[in-house]
Amino acid sequence: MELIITEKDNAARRIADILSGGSYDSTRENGVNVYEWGGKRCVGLSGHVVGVDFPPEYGDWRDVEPVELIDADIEKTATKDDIVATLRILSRKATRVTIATDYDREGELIGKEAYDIVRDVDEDVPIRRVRFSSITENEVQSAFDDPDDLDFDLAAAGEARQIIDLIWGAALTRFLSLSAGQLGNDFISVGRVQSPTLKLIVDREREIEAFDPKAYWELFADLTKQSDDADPFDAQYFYRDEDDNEAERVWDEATADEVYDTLSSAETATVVDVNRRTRTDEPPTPFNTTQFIRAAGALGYTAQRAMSIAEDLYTAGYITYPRTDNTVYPDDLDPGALLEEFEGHSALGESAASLLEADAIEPTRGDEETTDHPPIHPTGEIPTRGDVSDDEWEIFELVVRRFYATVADAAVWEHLKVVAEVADCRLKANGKRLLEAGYHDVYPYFSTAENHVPDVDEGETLALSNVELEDKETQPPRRYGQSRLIETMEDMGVGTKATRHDILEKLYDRGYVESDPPRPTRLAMAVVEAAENYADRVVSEEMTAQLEADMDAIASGQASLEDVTEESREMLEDIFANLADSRDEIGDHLRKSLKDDKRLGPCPECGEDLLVRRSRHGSYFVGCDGYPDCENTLPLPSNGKPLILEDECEDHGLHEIKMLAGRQTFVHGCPLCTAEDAGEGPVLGVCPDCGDEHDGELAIKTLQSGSRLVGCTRYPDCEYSLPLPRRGEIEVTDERCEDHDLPELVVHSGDEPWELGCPICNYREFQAREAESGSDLESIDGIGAKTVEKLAAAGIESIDDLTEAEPDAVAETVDGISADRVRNWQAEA
DNA sequence: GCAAGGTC
Repeated sequence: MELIITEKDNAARRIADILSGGSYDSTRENGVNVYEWGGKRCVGLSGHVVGVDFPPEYGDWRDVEPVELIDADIEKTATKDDIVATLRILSRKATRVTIATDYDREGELIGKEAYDIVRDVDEDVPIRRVRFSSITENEVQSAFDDPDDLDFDLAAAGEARQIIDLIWGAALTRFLSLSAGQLGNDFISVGRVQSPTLKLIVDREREIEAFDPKAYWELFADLTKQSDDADPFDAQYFYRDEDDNEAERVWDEATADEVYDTLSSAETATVVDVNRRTRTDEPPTPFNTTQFIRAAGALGYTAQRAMSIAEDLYTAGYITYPRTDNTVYPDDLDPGALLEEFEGHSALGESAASLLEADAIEPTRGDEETTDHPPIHPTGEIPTRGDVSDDEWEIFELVVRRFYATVADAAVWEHLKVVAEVADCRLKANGKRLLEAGYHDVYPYFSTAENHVPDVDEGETLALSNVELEDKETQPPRRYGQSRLIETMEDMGVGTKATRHDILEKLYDRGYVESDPPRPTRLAMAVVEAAENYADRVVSEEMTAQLEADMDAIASGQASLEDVTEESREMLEDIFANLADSRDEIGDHLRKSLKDDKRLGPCPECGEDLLVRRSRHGSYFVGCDGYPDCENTLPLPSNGKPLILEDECEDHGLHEIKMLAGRQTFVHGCPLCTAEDAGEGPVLGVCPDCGDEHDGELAIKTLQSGSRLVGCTRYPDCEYSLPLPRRGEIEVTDERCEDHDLPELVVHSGDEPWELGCPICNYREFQAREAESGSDLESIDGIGAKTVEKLAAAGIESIDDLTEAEPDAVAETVDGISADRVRNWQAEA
């Protein structure tokens, strides 16, 4: 029997399909899919199935000096027991093994891990390696016709990375955590990729904090052609600076006033220059992971969410593999044929048909051409709207339309620049007009806003009006957004297409950044500072650059894994020699920063600091740093994680608090104000439950948690209650509901107030909608209509069912759902 | 309980 091993199950199935001509059988061994046909079996790994770690005796952080980790043994242990066990079983029966993992460095290492497992079972079975750039009939067939050997040097390069990352990461992480006494869940981490990324964020924050705004002035005016029905157009004052560049900002007020006087006392301006040119706006290149994340980011998706949706669309077969650096479509992709798949589709067909009318379809190409996966593009399989969530559809459409854009025509813009003069002052107007929409017709995600400037001639006199002088201030640089960070990481060469978004997530988890765009905490600033002072390498992109060079040397046989890791160990030894004396100093600074991140302001009872704290049960509250002398506490809402905002309450001098709870995120405000406000609001009317008997009345109530409801004034004797939205101010209007004799309510939140109406009618409608939409399961991230259907097969129809279900049993009964996924959902539920 | 890299 020939055993074929791929990097993932999906690849195994597709290769089996190609090599068997569609005649394979699929079985499950240990919960792992095995594809079988004519004397061959194909099995997919799940990426790395073994991992590196220190021996167990190094496990207790307090028992081991971090420096000892540098020379500790490193073991490889199975991280995917089921898959390793299956591989061992299959290897025993194999007469030949073919490794068909991804065609990149990490794929070679994963292949080597499989090789070691096979060799452990059978010393002699021939093991070969095949490499292909995309899983298509041609590529796969020719790869199997011409097999190669595993590249042990390339795999060793990957192993060197694993070892260096582990040693540096673990030793420095433990050192910082121990120095600050942060053990358990709140350890302080450091790593080759996360730390330079964090430094990027921290450096920007330092610029923002050090920023000294400067005043400047800008002048604007309207110009109008001198004919009856002409519309005015915008123009701006400019001058030539010392370098003879055009400048709009005037840096001293006297000059600005002078220009203003000149312009506002004139009634006309004379056109001195007209410049018209056309510019070609080339269509975008195919999606790699980073550009995909960026485009999804522009639609409001976080990097993590975008990747999670892409993953689901990939698994369902609608788009290609979402983790790729490649921006050049492979030769075997036939764009015309792919467009035809979309022809006739209600939402996507029209664009496809228009593109098919072109004489030749020539896709754009990006700069990066890699061997592992194609750029992200649709497969031609189209989900029906009901099968996917709105978000999934939006992302799917983005991927489809990006593909459309890459085979569409360029757009053409006309730029018209008009310069007009008043005395010695010049005004310019920049117009732009879209002459040919080109790819914008099929890819509506970029702005095509035009700016109208009419045709004018040199020497023409224009009416001048509405002169305005605006005083402004220079602004600090903006914080990096998530997609900008991921792009910058790519530019710096840190992280990979598959990990960059995870690294960002890690920075959030570790309490290093908060909010979106990510803002660094005091802790983050202290960690970066400590690293800069004692272990500069670990916060610099240099470490990765050097590692890449070393890995290339290992891969080409010019260096050995031992050379490279030994040199790295020595460098880390030097760092620890310097660190030893500063442990307390570093720890104090970290501890102080941790407290700064929790500080709200002065305690009204004793003047010490009020801090955000966490109870033993995991809930958050505000407590005094003077505890136990001062026992002052304030409650916080029970849902979400508190984020301390920069805004301070004017009455109490306390920072306001925002509760981060995904889509339910809301601003709680000053905890002292909200505590004082909590209680009963206006009475609305008679309680329908006990009003007749006991004169109970309904009132708007605010609970200690911050949530609101309409409840009976006789609580707890009467528990009648109706829900109210968490956000916004509630206005009680004079209109009354005829059915229930309660006032109509209006909620003021965001830009538009919305009418909630009678609270009883509102609640009934809500329940009716719930009943209609069926399952509440869809409120869980990662569960769409399709999954709901699948789960129903296992008897799970609600969140309650889900929380009570046994994950392993669910995985057994439902195809394509792992026990881990179920556990994740349960955790979220 | 540490990293980063695969993968779900």
